[in-house]
Amino acid sequence: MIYSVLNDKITVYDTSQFNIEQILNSGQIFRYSGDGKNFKIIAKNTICHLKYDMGSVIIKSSNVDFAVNFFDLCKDYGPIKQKLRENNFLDRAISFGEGIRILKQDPLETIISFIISANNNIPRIKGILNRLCEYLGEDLGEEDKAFPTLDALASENTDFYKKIGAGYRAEYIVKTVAMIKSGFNLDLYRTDTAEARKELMRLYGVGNKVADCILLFAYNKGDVFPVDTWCKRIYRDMGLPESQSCKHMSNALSDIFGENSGIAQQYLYYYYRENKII
DNA sequence: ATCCAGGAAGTCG
DNA sequence: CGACTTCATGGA
Repeated sequence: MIYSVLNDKITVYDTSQFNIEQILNSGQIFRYSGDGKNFKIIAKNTICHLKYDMGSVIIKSSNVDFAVNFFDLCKDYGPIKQKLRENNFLDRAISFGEGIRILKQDPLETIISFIISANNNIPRIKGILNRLCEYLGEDLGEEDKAFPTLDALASENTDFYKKIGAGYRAEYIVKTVAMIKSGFNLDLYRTDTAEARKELMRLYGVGNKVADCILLFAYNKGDVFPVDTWCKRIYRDMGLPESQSCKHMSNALSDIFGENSGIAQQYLYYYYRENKII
């Protein structure tokens, strides 16, 4: 066990598998802030404060059970990293981002967030999501807003989503929210990856890459390798047979890394993006 | 000004 | 099936 709980406080002892900045900057989550010492994540309707203290990570939350699940604290990344290091290509990336963890985010929030992420950059994605929550999210105090509920999202039209800067994705959001509101089943935790991907891709604005991000960041499916513009460079540098298709590259990479594809992708994505390897 | 960003949908062949 | 085009927006 890498953590302990006392009242509203979680102490994570093993910082070699929990680095706050690395987790926040690995492109899986957009609603966070920090001044270098104290950090805050708002996930769904729960605020988590994070900081380092005496060589441990301290997490404070009004909902500790939520936080333990959200940060997936029962998972030990030690053996996973050890196995992935057998692949030479991953060695530097793992050393660089060894404290990355994959979060278990809310499906609705992840779906909307990654629809917005399509052909977009991270600062803009953050801005759009912050405006979305500012307008539609429940007030959590401390000037913080929750991610909007399904009903709140469904109460707005395309004009609203354009107004907050979603651009042409506004229509995708409206249609997808309507599908979910009319009964689309979001309980895909026990559905196998291929079937869950197929189901998610029925949603407007959800293609292969966005579906893989949802599978990985909300449903904790480890056997997917989302391929974006950065991962195309990773694929290129691994010396694999040339390909133009993101879908083909994703399949090839997940064949290589198997159940650990998702975390392998996170180490590599973070390494490439932080070091601006183009 | 042109290009790029955690791409997807629509159309065409 | 694959290739090609279009889709907002803001920073570099």
